[in-house]
Amino acid sequence: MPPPIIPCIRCPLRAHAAFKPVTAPQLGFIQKKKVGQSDFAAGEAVVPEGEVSHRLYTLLAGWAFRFKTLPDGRRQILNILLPGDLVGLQSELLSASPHGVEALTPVTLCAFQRDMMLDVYANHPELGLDITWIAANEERIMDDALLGVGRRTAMERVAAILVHLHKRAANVGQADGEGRIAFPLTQTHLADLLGLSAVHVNRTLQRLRHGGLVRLEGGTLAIGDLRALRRVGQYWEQPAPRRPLI
Amino acid sequence: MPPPIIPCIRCPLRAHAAFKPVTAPQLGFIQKKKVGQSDFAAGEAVVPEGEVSHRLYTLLAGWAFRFKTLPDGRRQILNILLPGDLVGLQSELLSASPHGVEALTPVTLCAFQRDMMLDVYANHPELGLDITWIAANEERIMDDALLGVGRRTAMERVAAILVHLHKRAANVGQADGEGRIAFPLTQTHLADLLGLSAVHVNRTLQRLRHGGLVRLEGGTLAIGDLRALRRVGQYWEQPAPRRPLI
DNA sequence: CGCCTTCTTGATGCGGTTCAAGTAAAGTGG
DNA sequence: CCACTTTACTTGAACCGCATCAAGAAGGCG
Repeated sequence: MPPPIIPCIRCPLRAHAAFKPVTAPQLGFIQKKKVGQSDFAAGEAVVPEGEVSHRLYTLLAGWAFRFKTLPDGRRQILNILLPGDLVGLQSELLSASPHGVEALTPVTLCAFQRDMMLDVYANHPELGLDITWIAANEERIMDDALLGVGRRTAMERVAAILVHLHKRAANVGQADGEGRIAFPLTQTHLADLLGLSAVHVNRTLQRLRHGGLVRLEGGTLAIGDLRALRRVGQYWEQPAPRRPLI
Repeated sequence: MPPPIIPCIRCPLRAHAAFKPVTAPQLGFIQKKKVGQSDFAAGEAVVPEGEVSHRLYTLLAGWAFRFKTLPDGRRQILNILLPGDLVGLQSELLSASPHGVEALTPVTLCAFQRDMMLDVYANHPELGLDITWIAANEERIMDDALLGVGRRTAMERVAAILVHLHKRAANVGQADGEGRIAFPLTQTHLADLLGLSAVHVNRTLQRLRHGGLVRLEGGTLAIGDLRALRRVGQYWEQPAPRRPLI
C-alpha cells in the first residue's frame, strides 16, 4: 500500500529550519499545483536515461542520483539528490532529458502539474526567483564536483564528498543524535560519482577509516574528525543559506 | 576610447538566428534595465575569484571563462563563456561568488541593473522562464563536462571539447566561410578545462592533427573531419534549440 | 541452502604527470 | 633596430597514481 498523499500544509520537510518560509498564498498555490505523489523502490529508474519526461518533481523522502552513461557503459554520477531537491527542471525546460535519475533508497516524489512554470512566474514571481535560485545553487554544486574530479587527488575527492554529503544530509534533518546519517551509496556509486574505480575507492576509504577520520559501515556514515577531513579534502564550503522549497 | 554603447534594439547578437525572438515590449524592458557596458582586456579578471559581485551581465562580444582554484593553486576551468552567455547569475542569487571569471580575448559585457530579477519575473514572466532556461542549459553543459572529466580518456576529452566549442562558436556566427573559428585558448587553458596536464594536451592535440582530424594553429581552429572527431570523442550532442538572449 | 551483491586484497601495468630543456614567436624598452 | 624578457609550444625521460584483472570473504535474501 502506497503511503498516503501528504498535503503541502503538513509537509514534514517544510518544517525544517533549513528551508525558507513561504507565505500562505504561496503555499496554497504550490498545493494547487501538486498533482500527486510517486514512489519508487531502491534501484528503480525514476527517469530512464534518454527518456523525455516533462514532469517536475520535488524529492520528498529518500535519496536518488542523476547520471549519464557513455555508449560503452562507463557511467558518471552527476549529483546526489536529497530530500527537498528539485528533480526534472532540465527535462521540463530543455526538450531532451539529458540524464537519468535513479533511486538509491525507497523514494517518494511530489509531482507537479506539467507546464506549471509559466504559471509560477506570472502569479508568484518570488517563487519564480526561488526556482532560479535552486537552479543556480545546483550549478554551484556541479562546479565543486568538476573541480574535484578535474583537479583533486583520489584521497581529496573521497574526503570532500563525505563532508559534503554529510553536511547536506544533516541540513535536512537526516542526522541522529550522534551525528550519524544513513548512507545508501555503495563504493561503486562513490566511484562513479568521483571518477575513480571502485577498487581504489575501497582502498582510499580504508585509509580514512584507519586514520579515524570517518566511520562508514553498514550503510551508516559518521564523521570522526571533521577538521582533519576538511583538511585532507581541501574542502571549505561556504555556509548554506536557508533555501527555498518548491 | 571605449566602443560606443549599443542600444538593445541594434544589438548585433540578437540578429542571429540562434536566438529566440523577443517581443517589442520585452525588448523595451531589457533596454530599460541595461545600465551600461563594461570592457575588459584579454587576461583581465571580469569577476575576481571569491569576490562578491551582485551584477548581472550578458557577454556581448569576446570569449571568457569561469574557473575555481584550490588553495595550492590547482585551477579548474568550469566553462567557456561565448557571446550571448549570461554572466553572474550565481553571484546575483547566491550570496557568495563561488568562482572567478576571466577574459580570454578583449571582451564587452552589457551590465544590467542590480536586483533586476524580481522585476523581470513580475513584469515579464516569459523572460523569467527564459532565464531559468538559460540556467538549466548551463547545467546541462556542466553535466557533459563532468562526464568527460570523470569518465573519458584524454583523447576523447580533447576531441569532444573541440567539437563542442566549434559548434557553440559557429552557432553565434563566429565561423568564417571555411568553417574556421578564432580559438583563443592556450593549451594550458585546455588542460585546466579538461583536468589534464598541458604536456599531455599537447601530445594529444598532435595526434589529432597528424590524423588530419583538426587544424589548430595560430589561434585558429578548423575541424578537418567532423564525423571522425565525434567518433573519437564519443560525443553526440543533442541539436541546440533557439535559445533566449537576455 | 544457494545465489547475488558488496566489499576486500594482491599483482600487474598503463595513462597520464612531472621534471627538464629547448625552440619559436611576440612583445618591450633602450 | 636590436638585446632582453615573456609566453606558448614542443620533446624526451622517468616515475607514480590509479585502473584493471582476478579471486576470495562476507553478508543479505528468496
